[in-house]
Amino acid sequence: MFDPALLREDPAGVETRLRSRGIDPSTELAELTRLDAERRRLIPIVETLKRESNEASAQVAIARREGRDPTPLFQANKERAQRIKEHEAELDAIEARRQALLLTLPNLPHQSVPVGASSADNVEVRRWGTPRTFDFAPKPHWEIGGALGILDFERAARMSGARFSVLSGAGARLARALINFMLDVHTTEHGYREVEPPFLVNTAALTGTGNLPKFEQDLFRIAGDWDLYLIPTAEVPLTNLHREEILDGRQLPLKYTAYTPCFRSEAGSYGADVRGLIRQHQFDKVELVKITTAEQSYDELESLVRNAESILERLGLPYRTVVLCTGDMGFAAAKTYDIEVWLPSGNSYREISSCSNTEAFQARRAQIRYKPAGGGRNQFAHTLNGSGLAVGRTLIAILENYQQADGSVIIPEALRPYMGGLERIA
RNA sequence: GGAGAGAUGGCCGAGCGGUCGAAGGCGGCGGUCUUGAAAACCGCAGUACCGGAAACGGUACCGGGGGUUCGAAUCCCUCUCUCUCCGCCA
Repeated sequence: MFDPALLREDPAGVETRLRSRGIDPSTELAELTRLDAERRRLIPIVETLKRESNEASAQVAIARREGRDPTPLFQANKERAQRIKEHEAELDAIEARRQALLLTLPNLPHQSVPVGASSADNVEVRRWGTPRTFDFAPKPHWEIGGALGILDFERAARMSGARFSVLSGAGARLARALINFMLDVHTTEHGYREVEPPFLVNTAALTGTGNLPKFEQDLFRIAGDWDLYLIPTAEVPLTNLHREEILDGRQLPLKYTAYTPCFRSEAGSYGADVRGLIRQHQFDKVELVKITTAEQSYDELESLVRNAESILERLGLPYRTVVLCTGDMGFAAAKTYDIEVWLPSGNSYREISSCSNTEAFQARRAQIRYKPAGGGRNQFAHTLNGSGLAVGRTLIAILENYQQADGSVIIPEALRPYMGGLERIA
């Protein structure tokens, strides 16, 4: 959630920034303002009563110690206790409603984010590599993989349904090679700590990252008497690694990377990307997460994007990087860069990584704070996340960009050590 | 799945229902001493919210929630988690 204090200090600014996302928050903001006033009216009332109650109880103790009969003091206290109870019930209801509202509002876009309504308004900031020109008609990856016998949707559908796939042989090896390659680069060259987190997480964790309460329909929930969901991304467990902790500011930034499978229901995207590996219910991803300070977080976002881009450069895959406009950003993000890889089959760039600074949005939900290195009040950390990269889509990009006229696929050199020296899938 | 034990401040660990936000120890910070350091000694030190420009004042927090009571870290109920033993299992 954004800082609720902002709503008191600059309500118009908050509304403008939320509106730039293409939503109308006016009723929510009006209610929040009303609840805030109510809350601050009630708190002093309750606290004064409690103070009186505490003082009165102390009088009982004194009376008893001095051998006097304390029973005359009881009645007034009893009545006061009743009033406290009533006011507290009212306050609790207000606080619960306020929290619920705050959890449903998206983050405030950063000033540097271009204002826009849709992906058409995203702004390209970089482009690397030159798309290859083919002297034959390049095929889509599902045809290439099918012909090579390394990618199978039919058998996956029989056991799991649509949007699942089976990789086998060199295809499975390629996925594993990509995972290992990415993890090795990020851990040994970019300074991330490798983590193997749980793949099932609870409601609190998903609320921390912003997936809940609003987007439950995107998640797979475990049946039975469990409060568990399959993770939609390693961002969830990695960001929650330090939930409810107060970190030492001198140790920031913390940088984590993890390979995990990711599970998404893809509800509402029935018509989109039905063919191939692009949009699956289960996919592999190597994720990058940073926990840092307000001062550093935008520099850390730039370096995180560069860390992800370097994977594509080492694999020789052309890409471009865009900054998402206000209307295209995810719920938790204050600023997002998407990295898009070139896919010959679609003759277009396609998202392969999304790197966001959520500022304190997730930290406030997950209670991740730090003691500033220079002293002073505890601060909410800034959390960042990015794909580094989506393994399935990287595999697609390799199949399509490195396909040969005879149907074989050349393995990029950087991956060959991870493929037992294999140079070509044929 | 069965049986039992526990959850207190950064950590360890006390705590008869009434000056307990909580003894003591360790760790941390500041100081005295020292050429410097260590040791010793003295002092400061939790989090959130409300009010306040601030100093500061107030309230809450002893795993979560509820109850008993004038008053709960202490009593009762419940949930969660951790540990031990048995069974099962990669």
